[in-house]
Amino acid sequence: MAITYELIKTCKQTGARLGRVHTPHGVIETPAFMPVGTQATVKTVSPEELKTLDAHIILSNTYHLFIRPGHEIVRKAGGLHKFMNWDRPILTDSGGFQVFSLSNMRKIKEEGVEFRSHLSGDKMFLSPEKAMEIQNALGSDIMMAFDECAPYPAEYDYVKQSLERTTRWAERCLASHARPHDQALFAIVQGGMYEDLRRQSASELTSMDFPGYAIGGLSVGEPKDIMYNVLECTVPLLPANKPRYLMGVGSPDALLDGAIRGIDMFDCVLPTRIARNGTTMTSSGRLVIRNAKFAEDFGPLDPECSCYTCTHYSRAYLRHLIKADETFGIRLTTIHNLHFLLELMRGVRQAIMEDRLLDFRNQFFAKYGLFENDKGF
RNA sequence: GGAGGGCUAGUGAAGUGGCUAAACACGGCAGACUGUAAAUCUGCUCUCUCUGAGUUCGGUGGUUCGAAUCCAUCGCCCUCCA
Repeated sequence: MAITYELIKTCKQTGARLGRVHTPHGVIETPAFMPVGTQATVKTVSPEELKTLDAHIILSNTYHLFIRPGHEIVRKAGGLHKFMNWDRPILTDSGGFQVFSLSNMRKIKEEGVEFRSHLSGDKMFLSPEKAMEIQNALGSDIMMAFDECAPYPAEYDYVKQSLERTTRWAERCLASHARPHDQALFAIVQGGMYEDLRRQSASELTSMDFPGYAIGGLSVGEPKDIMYNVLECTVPLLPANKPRYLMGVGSPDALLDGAIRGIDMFDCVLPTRIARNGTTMTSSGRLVIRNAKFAEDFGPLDPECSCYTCTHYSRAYLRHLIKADETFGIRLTTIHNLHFLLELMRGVRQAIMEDRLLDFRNQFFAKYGLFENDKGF
């Protein structure tokens, strides 16, 4: 087995799990937030800075690295870790999300998915076998099975047919995976917002022996209570001795409420993307640093934050840099937002250790102030 | 002294009789963003008692049913010739 999950303890107040995922490139303390570095970089941040932020693991992407620079080049470079100079764990998504996000330029077939490259317009084909070949070449610690992330809303019949195909694809991924000894392949539970389909998907996939299980197809536009409902009916069906990964979730409130429902791993582009667009996460809620009201605010972005940005620069300066389109500005907001979520997860782990995650959550929400709307971010 | 060109909303710049409160770009103000086609996208950006009304296109006066658009005149700016 390439990875193992070690359960340290369960929070008496919430049932959340404190654990460790042991990988070939080191340990991931869970619950964990994983920054996204789609094109072999977490946009604007260096690996050294990610280590300073204490990111244990980052994501990268099969579809994007396949079309550029090509997985053979990464293989020749000695694998993705060497290529991008990151020696901690890497998780690669399979391209399944692009089946969703690039839905207007692809065609799903039983064999796989035909894409029109968003860069060149060239035809390209991604199948379970191809996704494994690419991820084997990349050498990620955790690779994801090729799936379809179904849209929301979606008809029951479509979701059922889609999840069943995802199951068949998962079998094919397992069968063609060339490096099970040093790369862990995670399956992805689908089933949309339909409880029975989620149960069906979980049951089919757990009957196969994957070293970890993800929950996909969430955070695609559905209300949060629906997402939590899906988690509550799905997570209990997943093996307790393996990590559980909620894909694409990363607003602060959802990280807390996800962990409380037994999730160990999360990833999301939200903190890095909104940082580039001038929005930050702070202990007292979201703060659009781009807004005019901060033009003469010479205090720190978040007075309670100990990150590099908050200890060295003012809101007025950050706003100026963002308004002036200076790269340094989006680096500083990105560093802050990543620090914010990684620090939040450290707090979550500590709270689980002390059996007070619910108190921690309620204190956080009281300050963050977004009980009333579903939106959060 | 002579000849020509120009002056349009915060800026640049279209528009040369009615479909023009006036394209477009930038700037400004806000919003969105959740396994990244995203340092992107969307909306608003003359004034007001704002699902309607009022006042605009250097100033003034005129022609016309109707003028940013035509005429006269004044002002300012630019280019060339002396």
